[in-house]
Amino acid sequence: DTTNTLDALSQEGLSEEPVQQEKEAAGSGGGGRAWEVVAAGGKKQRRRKKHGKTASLEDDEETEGGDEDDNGGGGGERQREHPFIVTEPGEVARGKKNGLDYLFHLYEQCRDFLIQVQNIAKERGEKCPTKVTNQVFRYAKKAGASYINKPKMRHYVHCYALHCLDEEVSNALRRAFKERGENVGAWRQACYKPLVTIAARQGWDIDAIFNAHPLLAIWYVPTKASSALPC
Amino acid sequence: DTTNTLDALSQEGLSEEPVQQEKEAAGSGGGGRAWEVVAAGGKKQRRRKKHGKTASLEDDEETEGGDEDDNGGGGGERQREHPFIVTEPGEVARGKKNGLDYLFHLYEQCRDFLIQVQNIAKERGEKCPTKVTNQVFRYAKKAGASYINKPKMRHYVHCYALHCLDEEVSNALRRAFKERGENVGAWRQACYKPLVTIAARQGWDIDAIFNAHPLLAIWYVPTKASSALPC
DNA sequence: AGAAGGACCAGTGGTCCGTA
DNA sequence: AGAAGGACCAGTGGTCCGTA
Repeated sequence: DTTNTLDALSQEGLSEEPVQQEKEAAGSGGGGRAWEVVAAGGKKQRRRKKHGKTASLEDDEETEGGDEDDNGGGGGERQREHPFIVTEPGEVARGKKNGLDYLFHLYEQCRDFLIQVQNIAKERGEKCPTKVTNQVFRYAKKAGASYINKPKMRHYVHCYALHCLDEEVSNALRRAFKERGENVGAWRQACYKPLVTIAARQGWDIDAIFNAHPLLAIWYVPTKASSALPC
Repeated sequence: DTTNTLDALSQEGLSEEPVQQEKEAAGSGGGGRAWEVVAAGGKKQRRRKKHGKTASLEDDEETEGGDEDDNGGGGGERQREHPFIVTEPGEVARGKKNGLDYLFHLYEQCRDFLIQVQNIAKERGEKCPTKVTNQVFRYAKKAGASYINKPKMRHYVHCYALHCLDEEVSNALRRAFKERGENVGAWRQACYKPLVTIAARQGWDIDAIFNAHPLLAIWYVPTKASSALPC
């Protein structure tokens, strides 16, 4: 049931990652995503603690009852995703890292999930979302794409916007920041500037710019992008 | 400061209403809206009790402190609006009633308020609503249009939709229901049917039909209208 | 009874901050 | 330190139901 989360790009882009999975300290969580399990016959996964405040009692439940109503099945054990690093276009991230092609690919997966949610809504005659909403994130999770979550997608959405609106500039920026050895945070911040330039060329209306692009129109315009703009 | 809530139509449409205002029982609340005050040199207004649960102690506060931060001023005393009755196009409701031209006029006023909210948002570089949201209702209230509220506008929105999409049919329905002496509720229900007919002609996509019409696009499609439709 | 609308509520957009 | 994401929160869309 993981097939729809495993298309060509994500496997290619990440096929070397399972390397050195064994280095992981037993107690610390660590690597292991759905696609890794498939791609590498993955092992060495550990359940995550239930998180936070009352953590001490519950280190060891594996199944956690049935609080997911649908497709909770499959891997009960979730890890954090590997952090992103700045990669050039086409470059595969090595080690326990993810590359930017993979990041952008997640946005396309979200789009697929949105389309599925829309189709279901239309069939049922229910309200049909035009954007990636909480409902879509919930749907993605149920469909097994546990590596997709709202804070992450919102965090990098303006980077994806630049990638959609001017791939040349986006690629150049990636190369430059990779060369300089900058971290993802610095690259992310740097994505605002060319976006502002684009906005300036088109009347400063970021909203209109997003909505005019078929891949971008489904994403809420990031608050900071709007505020970063004058007028 | 009530000028922007008092344009030509609402005064014309309602200029005869202040008749027989004196019939009102002293203890019961009753008539009296902002425009009546102006149009008829209104008097006879009574404050409303604070509403509900703890009503017994507080019949008489007039000023109520300052919990409105901006333009609370003007008439402190609010009444319910007179109920709607089914009127023909152009007909003025008599007695303590409001007509359907006035109802539809409220939708246009909301549109004006939305445009104002949008302009303010643009100036400030903030999020710019495309629909009549809670924010717009709040703005309308602050601007003194206390007779506009969300439940009412949502309640009749499909009636307004019919009026926008096929005024001929809408007018015919009003005349028919007036002649038969039907109440507003019956007329309101009856508005669904021709709307469904219109939807049927255009691929059943109510959402697309709303969005294609400039006056309707700013209104959320009523849930029941969507659900009433097959497919 | 028929109707107006205050006020509530489930689920939203947004993102902080405890986590690793 | 840099980063991923669970979980919280203010304000939303939606409308019920106490009111007149």
